[in-house]
Formats: sequence, C-alpha cells, structure tokens
Amino acid sequence: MALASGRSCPSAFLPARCALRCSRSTAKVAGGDMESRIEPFSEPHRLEKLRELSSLGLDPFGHRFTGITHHASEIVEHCDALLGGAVRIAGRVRAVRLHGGSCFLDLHDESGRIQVYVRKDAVGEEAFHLLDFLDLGDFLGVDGTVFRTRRGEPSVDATEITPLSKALRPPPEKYHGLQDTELRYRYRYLDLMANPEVRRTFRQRSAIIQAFRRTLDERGFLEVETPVLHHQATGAAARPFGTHHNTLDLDLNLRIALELHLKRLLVGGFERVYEIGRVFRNEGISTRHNPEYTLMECYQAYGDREDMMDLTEALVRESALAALGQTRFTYRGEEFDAGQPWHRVTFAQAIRDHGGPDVDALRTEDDWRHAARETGVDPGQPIAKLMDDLFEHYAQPHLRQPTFVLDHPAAMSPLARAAADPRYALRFEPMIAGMEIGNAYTEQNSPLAQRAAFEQQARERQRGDEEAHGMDEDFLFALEHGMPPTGGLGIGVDRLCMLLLDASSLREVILFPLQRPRA
RNA sequence: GGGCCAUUAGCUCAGCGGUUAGAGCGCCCGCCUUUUAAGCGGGGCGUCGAUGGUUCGAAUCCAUCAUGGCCCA
Repeated sequence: MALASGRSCPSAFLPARCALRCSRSTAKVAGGDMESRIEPFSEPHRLEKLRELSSLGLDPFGHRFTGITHHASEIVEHCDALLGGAVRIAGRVRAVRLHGGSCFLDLHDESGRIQVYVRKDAVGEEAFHLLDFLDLGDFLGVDGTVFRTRRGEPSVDATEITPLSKALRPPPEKYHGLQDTELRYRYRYLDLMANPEVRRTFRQRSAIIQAFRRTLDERGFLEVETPVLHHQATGAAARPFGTHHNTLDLDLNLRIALELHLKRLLVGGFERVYEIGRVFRNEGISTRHNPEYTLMECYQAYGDREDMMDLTEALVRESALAALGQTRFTYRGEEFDAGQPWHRVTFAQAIRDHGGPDVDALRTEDDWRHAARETGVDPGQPIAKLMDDLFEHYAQPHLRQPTFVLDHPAAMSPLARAAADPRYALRFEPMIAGMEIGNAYTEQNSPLAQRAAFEQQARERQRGDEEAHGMDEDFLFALEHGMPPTGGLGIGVDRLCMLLLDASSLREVILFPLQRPRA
C-alpha cells in the first residue's frame, strides 16, 4: 500500500480534522509546494515503528493467528478455574503501563478486556524489545498463563507476544471515549471501539431482528427478497430516490416499500411471506427519520388485520424478550410493557378523545378542510396529508401505551380493503410512546377496487400530492389473476429498536446514519 | 421549515473583552519487574469551525455562513 511510502497523502483516508495537521510542516514554507512536504500521517513515530518491525522480518500487518483459546471475558469470568492454565488470546491494545523490566497491557477483544502482564524474564529480552514498537490501537496475540495480580485482577502472564497488526492512528481517549455525536456517527468504528454500550446496542438490535425472523419462521412465513430497483416506487406515500441503469438507459427508483412485490408472491401461491429489507424515502432527517431504514413486511393469505394485530403483539413481545430478557421496557423515562394486550382505538375516536373535531361526522373533503381550518392544521394541503396532520396534531402524542389505531380514512389508505362504512379502511397502525412503529391492512385484493383507488390517487397526484400513489398497471395485472384474502403488516425495525433500547435518536440504532460529506 | 445549543490540541474539556490560549488523557525523552484513569521527572504538539464587523485590543462581543446535536412542525 501507498501508506508506508511516506510520500503520497491518501486524503480520502484522513478525517478532515486531522487533515489540517498535515499542513503543519508546510506552514513555514512561503509559497512552497505543499504537495511534496505533506506528511501522510500525523503519527510519524508509528510509521517508524512499522518500518522497524518490518526490518526485524515481522509483517507489521500480521498473518493468521490460529488456536485462540479464550475470549477476554471468559478468562475474567472463569479466572479461578483457569488459574495456571495456558491460554492464547488476541485483541487490541488499549492501555500500556510500563514498569521498566515489565509491562501491563489492556487487551480488548469483542467480549471485553483482559490484562496482560509481560515480564522481560518470562518472554526474553528480544520479545520484550517488541514492546518498543507497540502503540495503543495495535492488535496483539498473546500466549501465557492465567493468574491473579496482587490486587486480584485476572490477568495473563505472557510467555510469548505476537504483533498482529499496526495502527497508524491512536484509538479514542481511554477514559472519556468518543463523546462528540457527529464524530461518533461519522467514525462509528471509533465509537464501537471506545464505547462498550454502543456495541451492546447493536448486539441488541441484532437480537431483535433475529427475534423477528424466529417468530415469523415459527409461524410458517417464508423469508424472501424482492427488488430494490423499481420502475415505479409504490406501496407507500413517500417520495423516492431516483437512479439510473446505464446499459438499459433506464431511469429507476429505489423502493419506498416492500408491499407490492410481496403481494405478487401471494398471487403466485406462496401463502405466508416476509422480507426484512432496506427502503429509501426521500425526506428529511430527524431523530425519528433516516432516508434509508429497515422495514419488515409480512403477508398472510386467508388472514386479515386481526391476525396482524396478534402477530404485532408477538413480534414486539419476542423482540423485547430477545433484547432485554423481559417484556417491560423504559423509553425516555416512561414505562411500557410489551407483554400486555395492546389498547385499541379508532382513528376518529382517538382524535375526538383528545379535543379534536368529530371526524366521524365529516362526509366530504370540504367537511375535512373546513374542520382543519378551525384547528390550525393547514387546510390547503393534500387531503391524505391533512387527515394525517389532524391525527398527529390531536391524538398521536397522547397514545403512549402500546395501542392499535384502527379504521383510518379510506382516502389515506389506498391499498387496504374498505370497512363496512366505506369511508374507512380495514387498517391499523401500532403506536408506542406517541410514535407509529408500523402499518397493517386487511389487504385490498379486488383488482377493481384497487384500480379505482389508484385512479383516485392519480387524481390527487395531479392536484399536487407528490406522495400519492402512481397507477401501477403491473401490480393490477398481477391482482387480476387473483390474490387470496390477506392480512399484511409492516414494522419499522429501527423505530422499534429505538423504543426498546431507549435510544434518544434513530441514529443511535443505525450503524452508519446518513451525514453530509466532510468538506 | 422553526426554536435552542455546540464547534478551542488527536480525544475529553476549561477559558467568555486585556501578558506569549490552558488542563487531563494521548504523544515525545528519561526512570521504574504485580500496575490498573499506574507512578515520578522533563517536553505543549493549536488557523480557538469559516468569513465579515465592532474595538486601542476578539477564542471571548455582533452578523452571516458551515457542520452537527436536541426539541418542535
């Protein structure tokens, strides 16, 4: 690699804040050519040590290190049973305490931390000399025996040390870690390195997704994968990202939902399918929104939204158990229990209950706009958005405990079957702590009613609703071949993780949230 | 989109109109064979986010911008 050449400056590799330091040696050169003077790294000593390791015939970036016997935490936990036993461990050096002829190292692996004691007497002069080329952040392999120090600390008394990989930059500060939120997201690897609770969060996220898979698999759902590149992004009310296929010279969109492809699979004869996948919505970024996020959608033939309510309760309950070991959880100081049956309230009732207008009494679009005018909700916006705003304004913040909000207006639910009162849809949204975490329908399986709903959406689109569905002839063609009555559910996995893991922001549960590029 | 806040050393932070900008960690030099935020002695490594302005004097006050965070829509 060019890194060791000492000449080139791989600027893509340099965080912006560090890049500034590159110019230090050039600052005094009046009008000099910067290029030739730029040091590739701000840690020249690490490069020197790397070269010295090489000159000793050692590969500074190591090689296969087999036969690792234990993780750090296993030795700490079972120290007494292992006392005097030989172990081989590997990890990153996070602290060095030199004592002349001996040295204590903190070695971190994925499981945690273990102390290593290196004595010149034990490893020999030559191996002890290797410590001169060791820096914080380097990976090291250690053979040794388990012992406790005078103070009782479980440790490994090294008989041999093996440099495994050089770090040319130091790890984050050992005591405070990395606190700056921007840097934590931008350089997530440093965040993971420095902050054990962040590693824990992402293990828990993984456990939640595993719980989803297990719960769905146990109920006979088949996991499938459907395309991300869509000719037309449909299945939800959102603006898509555009992209382009070069050789087909075709404009495409990134998917905004999984829905319509999964339903095609029910037309094809699969009876229970699910997908856990990334969707992309071209909208703002906030503590509850990221432009790409993970959505689980599942569809159950011969079912309806009642089955989806049962399933939602199971998924959230199993997620909580998997991540936390219990169904009770705290979000921002508020107590919740995913082990209890959820509350149920209709969309209209929830608005009415919290001081809003009696939307049950509204018959026409004009009625809705009139009602909005009296409440401070923008009466001129697209009708579906207006309905949503009314709900968000009056009801949503008050729906704290796990609640199914039922029977949304049909005008904002073009993919759902209509209820007995055709103004409403057989739909529900699961809400926790005033946040929607999903969406579910008794699915529209009549191609005739679906076509009529799409046509209505097309009219809304023409009237300026950018989020309205387009006409999806390809999907209608599929539906015309017959789809069984079906219950369908989508759950925003990131939102659920945020709730269960008590995260202040969606970005705390997304490894690499979108950020502007560093200048 | 609106409000509030932040941006000072590699990291975590102090300094908030007046000497040459500080501390801890990290880093460099030396000592130290059971330390553990190891210790001891020495060394400050910086375009105080950017650009304008106010002032005898600005990291500090004002404006704009940039990036980010939190809250609200």
